[in-house]
Amino acid sequence: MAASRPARKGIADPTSADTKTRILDAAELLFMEHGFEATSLRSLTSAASVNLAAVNYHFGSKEELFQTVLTRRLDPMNQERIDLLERVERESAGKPVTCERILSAMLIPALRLARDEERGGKNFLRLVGRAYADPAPFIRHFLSAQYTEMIGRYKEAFGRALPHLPKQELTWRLHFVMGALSYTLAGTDALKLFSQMTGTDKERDNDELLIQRLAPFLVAGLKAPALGDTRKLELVSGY
Amino acid sequence: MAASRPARKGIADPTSADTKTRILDAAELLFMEHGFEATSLRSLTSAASVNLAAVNYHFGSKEELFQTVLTRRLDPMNQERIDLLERVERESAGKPVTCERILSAMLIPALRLARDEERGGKNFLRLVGRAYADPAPFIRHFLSAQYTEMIGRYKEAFGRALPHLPKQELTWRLHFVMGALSYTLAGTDALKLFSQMTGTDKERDNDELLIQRLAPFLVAGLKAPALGDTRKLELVSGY
DNA sequence: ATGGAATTCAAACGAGCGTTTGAATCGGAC
DNA sequence: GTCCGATTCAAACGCTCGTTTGAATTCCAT
Repeated sequence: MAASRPARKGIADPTSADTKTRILDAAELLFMEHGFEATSLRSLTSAASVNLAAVNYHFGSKEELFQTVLTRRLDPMNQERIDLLERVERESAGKPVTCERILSAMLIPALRLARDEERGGKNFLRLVGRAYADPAPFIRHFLSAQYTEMIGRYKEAFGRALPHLPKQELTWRLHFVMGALSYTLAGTDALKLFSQMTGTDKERDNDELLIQRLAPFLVAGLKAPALGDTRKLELVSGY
Repeated sequence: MAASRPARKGIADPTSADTKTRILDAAELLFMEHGFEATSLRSLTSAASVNLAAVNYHFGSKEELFQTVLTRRLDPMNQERIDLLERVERESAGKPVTCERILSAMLIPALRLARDEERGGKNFLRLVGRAYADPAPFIRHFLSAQYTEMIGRYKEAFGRALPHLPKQELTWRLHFVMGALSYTLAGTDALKLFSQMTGTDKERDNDELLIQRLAPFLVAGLKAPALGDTRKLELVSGY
């Protein structure tokens, strides 16, 4: 009986907000470190210094908590992406917007979020990157819903910037872009695969530098000749 | 006492091989569908029509089973990648090998595996793609070890094909390549984000076509001018 | 000060988990 | 046919999980 919607809609309620925020912050960190399944509500509430029942009281369930964790950051970020794209298009005054600018509008809000340590920062982006690959259906469906509008807008914008590219080809390429992006954001240990970075390199390679490296790679890929415009993939002889 | 290594090294032992194989096949499918944590040994052994204790008897633990599932397919595939690269380099007789050929040597064994439905096919590649993003340390460390040699060889080959590219830039770009690749292999529902494919398109877009689309994108990204060779990312004004 | 809702708390619930055990069964060598 | 190690099996162990409960407490408008 106590589970429905106890939160008042009035002015700010600092007491409950404190508990809810402590839970959200701890959840963000732990979900990032261990994933959704492997994070127990007991370790989570213990880390947040709240009672075990607080999660179900304030959020209803573990799944709803997870969705709230994602929404809290993703909603503003994706809105920022949409706003930035619209601003860029407005300022271009009818002229076609370049790929570089469109991609920048997409990456910059992510970069801004990554830098804002008070709002989760890199931890959160890693969480999103991993959530993308999570097999749980409710996570995939939720993320899909969160991103649909933003992706649609950018697809249209890129379509205008790359008019020669067939729509279906563009769909695939945006998929590849999101792949490289999520993987990069999610990765930490993954970089150790290539394990040739020195300690100082690791520290200096902050997120801005990362995006400065990622953007040229992605722009070049987006601008590549479409399949069919060039000869087929050069296959190794004998395959 | 019964857990150490009961498997005989003699000729094939069809009885135990049958049980082990049934477990491995069911595990491959279920780990792919639900992930490592969310797959219980009870549902797994039930799907394989073997006794619950069989997993611990034959593999020692759930973790060791998971590693065996990955090794069974990854070991030969990565070896094939290395062999193919060596063959391409041998046949070029000293001339520099092109990016396209190197990338092909990397993608073709994956494509070959994806087609071999009797050996797991697409299911398995999706499993690998997801395992890459799994937070469990033992999975990350295991995958890292599995890939280190193969990645190292390809990094050297790409370094020769792209001599102008600084080593560190190449490291990042290979990271992006692996990202787009894993994400693409892992994705299924992810494609629905862009949800503009018709049903017939979905069926016709088989894995070969997918790689034919992915390769030009990746080659163009790899060949892009290095950071510093060109002006910085065009930032949206006011950022 | 007091009443009533919002929140916190300790405790327990039932279920499912990976793993272990020891007996039953199997299968080929002698 | 007998024996012995390899395998299968049903059952249980100990533990952790997400969730629920009902009483205790806090908070604030009256």
